[in-house]
Amino acid sequence: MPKINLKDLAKNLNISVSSVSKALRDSHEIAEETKKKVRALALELGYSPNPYAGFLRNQKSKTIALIAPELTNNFFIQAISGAETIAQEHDYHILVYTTNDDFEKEKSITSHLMNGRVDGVIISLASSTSSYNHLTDLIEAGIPIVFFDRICHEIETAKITTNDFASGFMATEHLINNGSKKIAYLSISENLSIDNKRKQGYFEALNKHDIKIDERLVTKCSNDENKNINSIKQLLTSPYKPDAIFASIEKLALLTYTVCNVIGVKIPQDLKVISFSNLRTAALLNPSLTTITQPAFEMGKIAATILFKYLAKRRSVIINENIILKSELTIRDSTRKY
Amino acid sequence: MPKINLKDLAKNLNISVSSVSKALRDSHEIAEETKKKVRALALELGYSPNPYAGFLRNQKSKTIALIAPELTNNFFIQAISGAETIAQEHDYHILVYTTNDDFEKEKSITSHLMNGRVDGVIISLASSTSSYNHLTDLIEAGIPIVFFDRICHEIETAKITTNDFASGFMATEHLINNGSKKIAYLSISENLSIDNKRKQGYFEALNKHDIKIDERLVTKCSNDENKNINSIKQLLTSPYKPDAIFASIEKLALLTYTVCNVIGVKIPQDLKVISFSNLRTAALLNPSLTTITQPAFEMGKIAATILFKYLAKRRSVIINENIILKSELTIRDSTRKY
DNA sequence: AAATTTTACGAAATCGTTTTCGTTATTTTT
DNA sequence: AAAAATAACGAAAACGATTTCGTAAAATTT
Repeated sequence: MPKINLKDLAKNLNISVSSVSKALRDSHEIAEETKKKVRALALELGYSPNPYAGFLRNQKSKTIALIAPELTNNFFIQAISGAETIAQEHDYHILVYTTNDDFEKEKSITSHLMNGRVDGVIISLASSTSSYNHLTDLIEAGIPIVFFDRICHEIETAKITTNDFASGFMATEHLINNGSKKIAYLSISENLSIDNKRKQGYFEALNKHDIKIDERLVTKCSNDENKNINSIKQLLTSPYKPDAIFASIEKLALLTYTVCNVIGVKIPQDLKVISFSNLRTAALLNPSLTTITQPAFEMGKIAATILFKYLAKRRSVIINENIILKSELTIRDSTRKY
Repeated sequence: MPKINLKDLAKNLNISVSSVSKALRDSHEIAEETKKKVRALALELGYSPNPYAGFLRNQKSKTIALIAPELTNNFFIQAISGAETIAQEHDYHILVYTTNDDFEKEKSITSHLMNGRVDGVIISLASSTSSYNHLTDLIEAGIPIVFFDRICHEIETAKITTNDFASGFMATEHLINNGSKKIAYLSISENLSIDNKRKQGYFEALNKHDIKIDERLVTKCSNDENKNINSIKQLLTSPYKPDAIFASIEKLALLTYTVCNVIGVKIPQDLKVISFSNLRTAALLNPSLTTITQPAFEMGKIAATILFKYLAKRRSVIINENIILKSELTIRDSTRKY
C-alpha cells in the first residue's frame, strides 16, 4: 500500500482536494452526504494526514522535547513516563534526548530544537550546565520551556521541584536521631540548585542539633564513576571518617554500598546510609536502603500539563511559577539504630 | 528573535531564495563569494532550516520511532540508550512510545506512525500482542521495522535477540548443579517468542538431567502485579512447592524476593532464585541475585545501525536476518549451594 | 417575479525548502 | 569573429494540507 493523501481521495471521489479536506474536518460548508462518502473512503484506504504538511500550515508540530541528563535512572524514567502519559492524552509526540550530564551536549540539543521541530521543551539540566543562554535563546525563539527537578532559577517560567531543603533537613535529622554524629554529604554538583538546597537542609539540621559542620565531610562527586569510588573510599578510610552518609542522588548511594562491600564497612552498624532515590529495589537491597523518594511520575505529569496548557493558548511565554511537591522519607534498615 | 527562514536571508542579501538554498548546500552553481556572504549572514541571524519543510520535499523525516513495552525496566532503557547513541551519530531524532504491554495501545501507536511521521521503527512487542497486521501494514506503507528482544518470527526483517534457549538451558542447569530438584519457571506470556525459548531451554535442561517435568511448576504470570504476587505466593506455599525459581524476566524475580520476605522463605536456603535481568543493583540485593544479563545497550545499537543502513539506501524492505547476541550468566548468592 | 441569501463546492495561495529548468553574461573553442 | 560552452543566478514547480476567497445553483425573502 502506497501512502494515501488528500489528492488521491479527491481523484477517487471526483471532487476537489479542498472539499475533501473540509469534509474530513467536518466543515459546515460540505453537504452531509459528501462528508459521509469522504469519510468512508478515507477509512477504507487508511488515509492519515501527513503530519509535516500540517505543521507547515499551522506552525504546530504536535511534538515536544524531553531532555534529561540520563535515562539509566529511575527518577528520570518515571518523570518521562508521567510526561508521556499526558502527551498521549493530548495527541502529542515526545522526542527524548539525553545530555549525559554534558553541558556541551545540552547546548547542541537545544540548538537543534530552535527551528520549530518542537512546540515546547521539558528539561532537567545537566549537572555541568553553568550558563543559560542556550535556554533563553530557545524561549526567545518562541519555544516555551518547563523545568523539572534540575531547574534554573534565573529563567522566568514554570519549575517543578520537590521540597529539597526540607527533605535534606529531614534526612539529616533522621540520621542524627538514630545516633549519627559525623554525617557526610555526597554532593553531585555545585551548579545544581537541588544539590545546594539539599546541602543547605543538611547544614541546617546539623546546626539545629549543635553539630559542628566539618567541611571535609562534604564530598564533591562528579560524573566520573571511578573518581567517585575513590572519593568515597578515601572518605571512609580517612581519620575523620563519618558514621553516616547522606547521598544527594541514588547513584552515589549505590556506589557507597559497593565501596562498603569492598572495604568491609558494615551498613548500618559502621555506617548509616540515606539517599534520595526512586529505586524500585530499595527495599530489597542488603541492607534495605532508607530513601527520600521524589514523586517523579507526578512531576513529569505536572510539567507536561503546564506546558500543554500554554501551548493550547498559543502563548509561548510561561509565567513564573514554582510548583513544589513533597518527597517522602521511607525508613529502612540502612539507617537502623544499633 | 523571530524565526528566520530562507526568504529572510534572500531579502537581506538581495538575491533569490533558490540561490540562498543552493549556497547553503554548497552547490557548484553558486560563486564562492556569494556562498561566503550567505553563510556569514545565516550564522549571524542564526538560521536553521525548518525540518518539516525539508521533510515535505525529500520525504525524509530524519526521525525514527522506538516502541517498548515499558520504560521502567533497565533492559529497555539500556536498549533505548544504545539506539539513541547511534541516532545522534546519524543526526536522527527518536520518538519514544510505550505500550504498557497492551496490544491495543501498540496498534494505536503504529497506526499513528503510518503517515510518514517516522522513517523507520524499532520495536519490542507487547506481551499481549497476538497478531501482526498492524506491523505488516506499517511495512507495506514503506516504513521498515527492526525487532529487538520481543520479536515476531512471522515477519521478514531484521531481528536482534539473545540466545534465549541456550540461556534458559544454562540457567536451569546452573540450578540443577547447585542441588535444585524442583525448579519452577515463571513465565510472562505465551505470546512471546523469548519466553517460549527460555522455557524450552528450561525443559531441555530438565530432560538432560532426567528430571521429570512438572507442569504445575510452570507458572503463568501476567502484567497484573497483584495477580502475580498471588500466583507466586500460591506456588511457594503449595504442597508441590519448588526449591528453585527461574524467572523469565526481572520483574518476576523482584516479586519473588518480595513474596519471600513476606512469607518468610529464605533465599537461597529454602529457595534458589535466578532471573533474566539487567538490574544495576543485582549485586546489592539481599541476597545478591544470580542473573542472566542481556547485552541491552549493544542490542539497541545494532538495531539502530541496521535500520539506518537501510534508510541510507532508501530501501524500505529489510531482508530477513537473525542477529543473536550472547547473554551472560553472573553467579551470585541467590543460587548458592547450601 | 425580482432580489437576496444560503448552500455546496472549487481555485488558488500559503507554509519553507529543494530542485528543475531557464536565462543571461562571460569565457572558451574553432 | 562566430560558435559553443560554462558560470552564476532566478523563476517556478513541487511536497501535502489548510484556508481564504470566489462562484454557480438553489432556496428564501420581499
